[in-house]
Amino acid sequence: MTKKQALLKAAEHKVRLGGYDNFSFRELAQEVGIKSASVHYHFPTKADLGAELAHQYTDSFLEALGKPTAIYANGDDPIDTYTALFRNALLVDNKMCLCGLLGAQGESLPDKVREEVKRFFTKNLAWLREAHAANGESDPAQAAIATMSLLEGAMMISKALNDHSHFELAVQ
Amino acid sequence: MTKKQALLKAAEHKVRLGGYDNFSFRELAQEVGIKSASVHYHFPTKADLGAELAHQYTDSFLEALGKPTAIYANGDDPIDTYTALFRNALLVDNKMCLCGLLGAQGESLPDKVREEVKRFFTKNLAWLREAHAANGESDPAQAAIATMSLLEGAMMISKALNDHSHFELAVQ
DNA sequence: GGTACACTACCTATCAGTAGGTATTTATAA
DNA sequence: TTATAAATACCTACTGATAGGTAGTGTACC
Repeated sequence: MTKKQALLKAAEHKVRLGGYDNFSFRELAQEVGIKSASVHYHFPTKADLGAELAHQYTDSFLEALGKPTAIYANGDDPIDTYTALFRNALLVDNKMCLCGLLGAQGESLPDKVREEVKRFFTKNLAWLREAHAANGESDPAQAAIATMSLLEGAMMISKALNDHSHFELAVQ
Repeated sequence: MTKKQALLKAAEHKVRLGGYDNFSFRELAQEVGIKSASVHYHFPTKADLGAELAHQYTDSFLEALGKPTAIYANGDDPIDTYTALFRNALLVDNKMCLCGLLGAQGESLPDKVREEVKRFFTKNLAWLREAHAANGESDPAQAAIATMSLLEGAMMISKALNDHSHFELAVQ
C-alpha cells in the first residue's frame, strides 16, 4: 500500500467514527509514518483529502454492489444485497457510513467534499431505483429513497445506542 | 432570555449544522455578547454544555410531542404527529436533528454527551412503541425503530442532497 | 458579606498550511 | 554512455489562527 492509500485509509477510519473534524494531518501522518507537512504533498488541503476520500468510498461501494440487474438475473434480490452491504459495514467495521455522517454534517463541510457526498447519494439512489424496478416495484423512486433512509437511519440509531440489534429489527 | 439560554440556543444552531465540533466557546460568547471565559461560568467544560444541550433538546422534543395515547384519543394518528415534528425541524429550521447528528458522531463525543444522546433515542423509541401500540400495530417495537430510522435517514439524505422533496417522498 | 455574573489576562495544545531544503529515481539529450 | 534536468516523496522549521481551559479581579444586588 502506498503512503497515499494509507493516509486515506487512516482518514476513513477516523471520519467514520467522528466526522470530518475527527482527523488531523498530524494524526494521519503519525499513523502512516511520515511528517504532517508531507501529507500536503499528497493532498494540498484537507478539503482535497476529504473529497478524494468520499469519491473513492463511493466508487468502492458501488463496485462492491455490482449491477442490480445482474443480481436480479442471478435469482437474488438486489435489495437484500444492498442491505447486506450496510449490515456488513455496521457489524464488521462497527462504523457509520462515511457519507451518512458527512451528509449530516453537510453544512459545515468544504464545497468539494459536499459535492462528493452528494454524488454518493445520487448514485446510490439511482442504483436502488434500478433494483426496485427490476423487482417490479410500482414506484421505484419512492421505494429507493425509503430503503436508503431506513438503512442510513437504522445505522445511525444503532451506533448511537451502541446496539446493533436495532438495525436488525429495523430492516426486517 | 438569560445568557445561559442564549448560549444553548446559539450552540444548538451550530451543532445542528455541523456537529459537536462546529461551535467554540469563543463564537458562542461573541454571539450572546460576553467573553469566552465567562461561558465557563455557566458551563465548566464544553462537554457540560453539550450534555445539557442534548438533555434540553430531548425534553423539549418530547414536550412538543405530548402523550401518544392522548393524541390517539383525540382522533389523530400519533405517528403523523411525530412525522410532522420532524418535517417541521427540516423545513422550518432547515437543520438536522441534533441528536441524529450527535448520534452519528457518537464515537468521538465525551461520555456525558453520548449518554444524553442515548437518552434521546431511548425515550423517542419508547414514545413510538406506545404510539404504534395505540394504533393497534402487531409489532410496535419493530414499527417504532422502523419509523425512527426512516425519519432520521430521510432527514439526513434530504440535507445531504439539499432537496427536501426526498423527505416527503420517503415518508409517504 | 456573600453570591451571581461578568471581566482581563494568560496558558498550553493543536490546527492547517507554507517555505525551502534533501535525497532518490526517472527521463532526456549530448 | 554519461551528464543533466526534472519529477517524486519525503524532511525541518515555522507561521498565524484558534481551541478549551484557568487564575484572579471587579461589581452589582440581596
